[in-house]
Amino acid sequence: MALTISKVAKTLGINVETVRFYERRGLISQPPKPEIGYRQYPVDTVSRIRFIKRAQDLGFTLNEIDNLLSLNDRPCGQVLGLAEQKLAAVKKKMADLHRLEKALNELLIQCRINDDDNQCPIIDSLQS
Amino acid sequence: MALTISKVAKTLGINVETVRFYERRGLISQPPKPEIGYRQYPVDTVSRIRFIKRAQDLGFTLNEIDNLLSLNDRPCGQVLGLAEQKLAAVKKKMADLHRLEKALNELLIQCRINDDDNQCPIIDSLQS
DNA sequence: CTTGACTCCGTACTTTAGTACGTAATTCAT
DNA sequence: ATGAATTACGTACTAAAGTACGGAGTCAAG
Repeated sequence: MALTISKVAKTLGINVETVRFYERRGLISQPPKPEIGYRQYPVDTVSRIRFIKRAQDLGFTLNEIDNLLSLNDRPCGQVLGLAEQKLAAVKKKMADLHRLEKALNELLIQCRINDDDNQCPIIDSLQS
Repeated sequence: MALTISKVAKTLGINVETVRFYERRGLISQPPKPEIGYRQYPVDTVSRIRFIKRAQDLGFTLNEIDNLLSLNDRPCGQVLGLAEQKLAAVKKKMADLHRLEKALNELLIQCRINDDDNQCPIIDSLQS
């Protein structure tokens, strides 16, 4: 089964232009233009873009995602080193997020304890 | 006690240009230019920028920080709301990262076991 | 009293991640 | 088969968060 570009975009809730942008960036490949009619996008394209979007949410840049995707596109043999690097990056990101989570949690607790509506401990604590 | 702009910047480990950028953005106010000499920045400016930087680290955008700063005098509740939103987002990200980590780990294991031309199933790890 | 560092200010450039726009070709619905 | 919608493509614009640059003015040290 294949899709037109707007089907792809609509399925993902993104812009047609964004799909084309990802093509230009080399994140997804552009299907060949047929003699007659429009380009046909394989459903794979949708999962690939979904991956891109999720990875973005996780704080990866498009460059890093490019890198991640290349793990998927290459045969296993060529991939070990890269995958290890990425794993390290992921772990670092998790640690960062964990710290952030703790910080936010503490702020929230302080704020809920606070009875005084005039003074917000979140603001205060970020100040010091 | 007052500081020159470069003192402010140096204290915070940021660029003079960045201080000026924050002025232009309205995140901090520009002290009046004296008849003679350079502008004098109150130490308050340093705490304010420190707040901005901390909040950025917590994942707030400059726009959101603008918002936070304007809420400074007023109810704690709205600050709390924003922080709660951020925390929820962080938690979601952590879960995703966990999945990605697992995927990468599995990938490594498989790649070490067989170095034939198997495709690496990274994309699947972040679907749905 | 001059040299080097710092300030002021405006304008412009940079990167990342898209959006929008104009035009021509093509396809779909009636 | 004709008008609306889509596609294709290139170019240009946008927003966020700065960074760099150039030509003044100013200040402190030797």
